[in-house]
Amino acid sequence: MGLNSTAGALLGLLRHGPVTPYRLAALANETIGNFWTVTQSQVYRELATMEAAGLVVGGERGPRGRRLYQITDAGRAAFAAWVGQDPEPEHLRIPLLLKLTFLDDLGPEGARAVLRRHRDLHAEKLAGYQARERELVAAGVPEARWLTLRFGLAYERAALAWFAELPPELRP
Amino acid sequence: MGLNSTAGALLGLLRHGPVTPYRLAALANETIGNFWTVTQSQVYRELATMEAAGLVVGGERGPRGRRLYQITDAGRAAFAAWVGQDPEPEHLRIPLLLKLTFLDDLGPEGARAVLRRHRDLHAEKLAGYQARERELVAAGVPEARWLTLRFGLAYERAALAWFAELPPELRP
DNA sequence: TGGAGCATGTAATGAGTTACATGATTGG
DNA sequence: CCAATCATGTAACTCATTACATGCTCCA
Repeated sequence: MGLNSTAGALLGLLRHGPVTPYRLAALANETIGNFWTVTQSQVYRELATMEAAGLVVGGERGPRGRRLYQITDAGRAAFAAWVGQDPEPEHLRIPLLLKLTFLDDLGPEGARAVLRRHRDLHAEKLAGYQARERELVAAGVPEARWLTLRFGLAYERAALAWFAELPPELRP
Repeated sequence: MGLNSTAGALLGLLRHGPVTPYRLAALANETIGNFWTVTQSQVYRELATMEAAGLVVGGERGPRGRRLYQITDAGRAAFAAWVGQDPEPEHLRIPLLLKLTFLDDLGPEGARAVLRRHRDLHAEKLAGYQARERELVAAGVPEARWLTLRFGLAYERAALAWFAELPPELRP
């Protein structure tokens, strides 16, 4: 019963108690949103298929048709199996690089413009991560808890360094 | 007529002459495969919809039902528009980080094992990029031509550095 | 007290992957 | 000349995003 990554993550988030789909989606975005996108619809779908597979159970419909979902023992087992497995290979999909490939068609000014926009986005992202980092440091949270954040930091720093080292005629 | 990135890239590859879908898919993987996955089926589909939109035309069926596709003027225009636009935001999806989030469930040995596997994959990828880099340097290809490769190098180096700086109890 | 905005769910569409079928080539 | 392999295309399926509908809440 090979869980897909999204399903695995949802189970992970369900371990600590029952949640409604809507809230689960929000939670997912807060916790793993920086490196894994999950939309509401996906949550509904995955919960439905997982319920069919007996990995979660949904309670009665409440106020707005709302249901609380809860992980089952089978769900915990599936989660454990998923988390223990090798992570599936990561395929980067980086739209910037894609366009860059065709950069000759863009002319230097066009290229610079596109690059500048992107660099700014990366800078923003980095700033966000750094803010979060400061919070965690201040709160004395142990390093082991922000490994993912550190990855994000490393990634954004590498990206910015790459922008900084562009050949002069392209550098924004 | 907002092209999606895959379609845009395919048009880009078609600019220099007609190609058959199969070959186009292969070509895409060679050129942009490191940061953009394209499967054969996608190529067929995108070509079909682009043909319907008048961006490409397919010739007569040859030997094995094979058709040569060719970019049209409208196609060139659409390509130019696409390439000039801001790149769509990149959403990273990094399975490793996803699992890492739930690392507490894994125990230190399990965690180390998963991490080691992944580090090795990154090391391989880096080695591949470096080999390619040496080729390009040897061939005297100007830097502006390997911007994407440099991004890949930067990314893999950052990833490896991150592995190296894991807290001792997790370091593989 | 009514309407602005948030919470919640469903439907429709688009994108990506896997599995499969079959026609050509070619080295043994 | 035939079996292994490559080339080529199609179909089925899974996953992801967008658009939409409607029910609550709460404060101007």
